[in-house]
Formats: sequence, C-alpha cells, structure tokens
Amino acid sequence: MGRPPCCDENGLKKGPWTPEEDQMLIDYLTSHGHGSWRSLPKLAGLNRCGKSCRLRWTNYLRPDIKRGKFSEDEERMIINLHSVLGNKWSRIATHLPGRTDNEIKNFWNTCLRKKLLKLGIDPETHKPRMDMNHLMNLSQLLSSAQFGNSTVNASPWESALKLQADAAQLAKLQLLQNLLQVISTTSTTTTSSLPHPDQINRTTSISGLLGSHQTQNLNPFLGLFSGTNTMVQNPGFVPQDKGSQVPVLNHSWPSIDQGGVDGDHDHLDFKTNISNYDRLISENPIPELVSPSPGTSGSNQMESNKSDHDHQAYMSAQSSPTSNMFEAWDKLMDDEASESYWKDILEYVL
DNA sequence: AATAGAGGCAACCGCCCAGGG
DNA sequence: GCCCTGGGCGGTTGCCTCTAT
Repeated sequence: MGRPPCCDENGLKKGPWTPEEDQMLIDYLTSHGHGSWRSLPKLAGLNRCGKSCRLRWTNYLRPDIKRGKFSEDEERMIINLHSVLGNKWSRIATHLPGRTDNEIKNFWNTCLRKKLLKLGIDPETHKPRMDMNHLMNLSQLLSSAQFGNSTVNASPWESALKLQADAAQLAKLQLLQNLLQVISTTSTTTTSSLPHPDQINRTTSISGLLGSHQTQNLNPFLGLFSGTNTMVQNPGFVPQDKGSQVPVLNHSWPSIDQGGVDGDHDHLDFKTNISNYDRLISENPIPELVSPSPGTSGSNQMESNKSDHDHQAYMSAQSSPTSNMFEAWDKLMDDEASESYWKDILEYVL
C-alpha cells in the first residue's frame, strides 16, 4: 500500500491557508528556493507538511501563475489537448503558460466537460454521444432549437461547436432512423420510431444482414462527409494510433453492394438516404469543432521530449483540416474497436 | 429575507514512479 | 535487485459563493 499521508504527522495544520502562511512561504521560497520540500516547512517556520507547501506554491502562490477566466483560445487548446492526451493534466498544463494542472483539471470538470456533454459530445472520447437516452432527448432538442436558432446569444466558438454538434446529431438520428427503417423492412419487425431495446427482436444481426466482414463499412458518416471533403486524411495524427490512415474518401458505400446485400432495394433506399445526408451537409456546411488557430501555444515551454511529442500531436490535430470531431470519426473507422463500436450500436438498435 | 441547490475552486488523498543508497 | 524517499499526478472532497425559489 502507499505511504501514510505526510500530514498524519502530529499537529500539522491542514485546510485553507491563511495570508500569513502564504507570506511566510513566499518569503522563504523567494530567498532560499524550495530545496527539499519535506524540510521546508520547518525551515520556513510553517506548521504544514512539505507536500501541502509544495501544492500551495505550485497551484496558487507561484509568481508566474495566471489567474482569472480561461480565454476562448485556452478553452480550445484544452479541448484539443485533452482529445490527444486524455486526462494528463500536467502535460496539458505545460502548453498553457501560467495555468496549473489543478486549475485546468477543475476547469475541465466544472465547465468544459458539461459544455461538451450539452453539445452531445462525449468528453471522454471526444466522439458524439451514442447512448439511446441522449438520442431520444436529442430529437426534442433539435426540434426546439430548429437547427441553429438557439445560437443567437452564444459566442462564435459555442455557435460553431453547437452547429457542428447539431449537424452531427441530426445525422446520427437520421442514421438510426434509417437503420431502423432498413431493418424493419428487411426483417419482420415493424417500427416507425426508435423502439425500446427490450421490445426489439434481437435474433437478427446486422453482420448477418450485411455480411460478417462488412460491418466496419457501415459507417454512413464516411459517405456522409465524402461529398464535402471534410473527411480527409490526417497524416500527422498521433503515431500510437496506428499511424496509417484508411483512405476513407473511397471507403464507404460501394462495399455494401459488394458485400452481402445483393442489390436489395431497401438498401438502395438506405444509400439514397445517405446521399441525402451528403446534400444536407453540403447545404449546411459543418464548422470545425475547433478553429485551427493555435493561439498562444506556449511553445516556449516545450522543453521535454514528451512535451515536444505532445506539441507535435497537438499541432497535427490543429493543422489538420479535419478537426476533432471528424478526426474522431476518422480514427473511429481506422480503429479495430470501431467495428465492435458500430456493431454494438447496431446490435443495440436491433 | 431565508433556504436549498448548484457551481467553482482550493486542498487533500492515495497511488505511482524515478533516483539514490 | 530491493528498499526508501521525494516528488508528481489524477481523482476526490469539502468549503465557499452564487443563484433560484
């Protein structure tokens, strides 16, 4: 097990710091530096543990700390970096001068996370949310928002995010509805709206319907975005994500015909619907999830190799014409997991 | 004006890892 | 190779403030 908490040592103060304590810590650190944090409190005359002093200094008292609200650039950067790095707050913090990992973590948990959730984006995966409850709610949201009317008072950044999310969500809904339509006309199940999973005939599997090796080609978003050139390759994305990119522009619907569908007219309808999505998106161009502007990237802090790597990944993500959302789709399709991902969704729907 | 609930944030906790002996 | 220690990190807690009722 881990070591016992250092503050268990008898009599050491915990909790909020007083201005006097802060001043003592600042005075000591500015004249002596921290040296060993463990011995620091005694030397500085503080009745605190070294760890508490270190946290207080690094998270609050350090002179280079920038306080106050996060700018939109910072928000964008955090979202981008989080999509690349995940919950590596300290690594994210190295790209935001004057911000601490703790502050970024708090900001993420209290604001950005909720913001993304509201926009229908899973903050963990940065992919559109696919849970059925959310999709059920979505139709109501979309109808009430009437596709963009709700962005009047939003910032341009929020509007862009929202519009993109709306488009993606609308496409998702329509995808699911069309899937259901296909399924209902192919199997004996008849549904005109999203059924409760318990009410659904689970004996039909989509892989059986379309051929066991074709499920990864089921993603209609490849077709969806193919006409708008938003779904392009992303050569610079994170190497650990297999490096290679599937040439998605030529990767979509023909495979269904080549696969197990055998020219079933229902599936032709499905195809037609997908090309309708193309038109929908063409007529309503989807903004990037985040702007490609790197803003103040804090590149002066790129000191470690790890940081350089983060920066490269980040800059790749930034410079790509496909921003996070599309990257996520791209990656989704490039990922082995995507097969089971879509399979899960489809089997859930079935 | 009082109160409950939500949100924001500082601080703590527990685990992990690297480095030194 | 093992143990100990310092330092770092991510997750969580709890307090304070704000807002709605």
